[in-house]
Amino acid sequence: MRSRLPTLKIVAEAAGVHVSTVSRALDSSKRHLIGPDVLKRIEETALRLGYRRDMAAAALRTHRSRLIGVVVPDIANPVFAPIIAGITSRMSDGGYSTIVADVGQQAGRQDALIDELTARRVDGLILATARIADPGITELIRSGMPMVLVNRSSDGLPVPAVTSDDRLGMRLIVQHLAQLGHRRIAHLAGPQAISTGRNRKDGFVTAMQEAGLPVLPSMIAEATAYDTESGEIAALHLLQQAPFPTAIAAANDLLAIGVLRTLRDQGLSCPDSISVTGFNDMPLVDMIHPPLTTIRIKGNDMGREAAELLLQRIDHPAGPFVRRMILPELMIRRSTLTVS
Amino acid sequence: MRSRLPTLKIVAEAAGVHVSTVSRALDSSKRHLIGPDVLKRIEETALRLGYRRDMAAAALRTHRSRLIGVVVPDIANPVFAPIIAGITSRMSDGGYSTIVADVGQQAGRQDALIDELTARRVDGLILATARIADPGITELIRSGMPMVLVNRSSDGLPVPAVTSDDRLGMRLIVQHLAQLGHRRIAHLAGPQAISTGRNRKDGFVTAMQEAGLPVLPSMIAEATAYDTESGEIAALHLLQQAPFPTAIAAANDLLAIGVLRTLRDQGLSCPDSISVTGFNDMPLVDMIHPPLTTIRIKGNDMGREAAELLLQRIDHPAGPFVRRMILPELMIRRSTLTVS
DNA sequence: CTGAAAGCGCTTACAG
DNA sequence: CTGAAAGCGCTTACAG
Repeated sequence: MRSRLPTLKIVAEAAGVHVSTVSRALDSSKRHLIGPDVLKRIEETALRLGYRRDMAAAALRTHRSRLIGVVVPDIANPVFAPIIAGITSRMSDGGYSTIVADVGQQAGRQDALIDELTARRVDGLILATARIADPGITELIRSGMPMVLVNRSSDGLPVPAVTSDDRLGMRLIVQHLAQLGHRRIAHLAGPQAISTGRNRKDGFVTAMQEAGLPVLPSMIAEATAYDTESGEIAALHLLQQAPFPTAIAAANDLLAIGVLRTLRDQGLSCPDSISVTGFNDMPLVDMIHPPLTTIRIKGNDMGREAAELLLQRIDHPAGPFVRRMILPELMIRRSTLTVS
Repeated sequence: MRSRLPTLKIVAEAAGVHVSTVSRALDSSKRHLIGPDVLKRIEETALRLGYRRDMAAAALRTHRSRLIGVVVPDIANPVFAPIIAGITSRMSDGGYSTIVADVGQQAGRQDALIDELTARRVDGLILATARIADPGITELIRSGMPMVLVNRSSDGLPVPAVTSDDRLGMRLIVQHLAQLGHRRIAHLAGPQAISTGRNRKDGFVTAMQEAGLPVLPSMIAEATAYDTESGEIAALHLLQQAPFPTAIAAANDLLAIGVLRTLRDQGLSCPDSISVTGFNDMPLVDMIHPPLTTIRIKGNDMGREAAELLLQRIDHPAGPFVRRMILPELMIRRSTLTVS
């Protein structure tokens, strides 16, 4: 049987004072109100009895749960793990606990998850699941829930967001390829309903134009999801086009791996016949064959920053809406080569 | 400003009934007590006002938070993501929310995290951080907290655990290598303070003996942590021994990748000069060079099963202590080859 | 079938 | 500096 934890009342009786006095003594911001001898007695008693404040009961009184929720599309996707780690670490330092809600396979679960978090009276929400046009977010904004988007942003909504600078990331890729002498560069775009997909594609087009390179519609394929299967299918499509690309810039590492698979199936080699780049710098992409040139998006920083912004919004709900971008970093490895 | 959510009282007034009636009407296990017309009126009113039950307030009354905590050594380690996904998915189906506490870099944070979870009055705990001899767990058991260990287990403690069958996994590896004709098989063991490290090593020794192969002390090296750096160091040590191994069975994929790096540095090739195996089947190890022969540990199943067991312990705290093992699966890829 | 009341463990405005 | 009281939003044993 579980022995119930001691309450404030138990501690108060043991220390011979009133519960309100114990409550103050154990609250760092009110401790100064208590006389030194009484304070000492209370602290000793609390320690001896193993007292732990019941946060849920405190939340009921104060209307602050010090609990936040983060909704991710797929917790098992290595891209999100560092983001979650960054969030929980920063929130924990700020005295908050984090409930991670994983949408996983059934996309319809998102609403149910947000309901669950609402029932927990979370003080705020971090969403890693935003779509460019997202009615669910509009609704949340109306409810007044403090909220921050991370990794993916939405269009035209008054909501803070922390993302990697996806346009810049893709520009770094294009510049790198152009420098290697590539002119016929194809883009394997991500889902265009998600900001990462759209912004990386935008960045691709812009950077190509800046570099004076042609942007042919036949050189852009769209994957339906960020996974290797979609990458394989889209890559196959790209390879059937004329002119034949000398490089393929994928919107995501998994898509790039799909490209590598297709190349292998077709008897083509990377980087000798064709250069390939990814995006995200997932764990182990430096160990695949060939080690993948990609963009590091610094998920941990992104998570910390999103947590920071959420903390600000919780304390100042009427503050300005900040959109922050984390600088991406080009990781040059062996999947890109001078064009022959 | 945040508009407060409606309470039971608000709904009761709007529906013209007492709060207790609303409470019953909205509880599926008590709904049958309410007359059909009143029930309908309450349901409509609750829906119209957007009522969501405050779980924290309910928890205060019932002493059940329907919240559990899971403590992981490192959320960014791809091994744990599927386990967490399995846990949250099963717990969510059971009406529970999950707080993920990430120990991360500072190992000392573990106690603070458990304090935090205690303050939240979690109904139970799943620990993925157990050490073989773990005084912290002994203490938790004494507190009566329902608890389940996952992935890593502890010795001689009355606590349920769900792990992969690490001994069997390593036996599958050794049998596979033996079948390929290897006789001088080395083991790059994991940390021996953790059950995965110890059991995989045990499994290695046993399987070698079963196969009639020699177990030389010089053929076993211990890594200090499950990361590539430790793998590189231990591999270097192994390669300086005589007789020279024809295969290295690592206790973990990251260690195996460390081995591959060291081999490359030494100008040796895998699988031609030496076969290498991993453990865990992390994402992308099928794409590295060479694709890694390894053991799939089915993290998602492990997580679900751990959640299942925790649910049982919460409902029946005095039930028997079950230890369950998930069957591992040998994934044969190209890092292992017939001995030449 | 429905209501009235007590109480879960806290915090805080109000007194003194 | 400390105490007494009210109340946060629920649930449930007790009445009727």
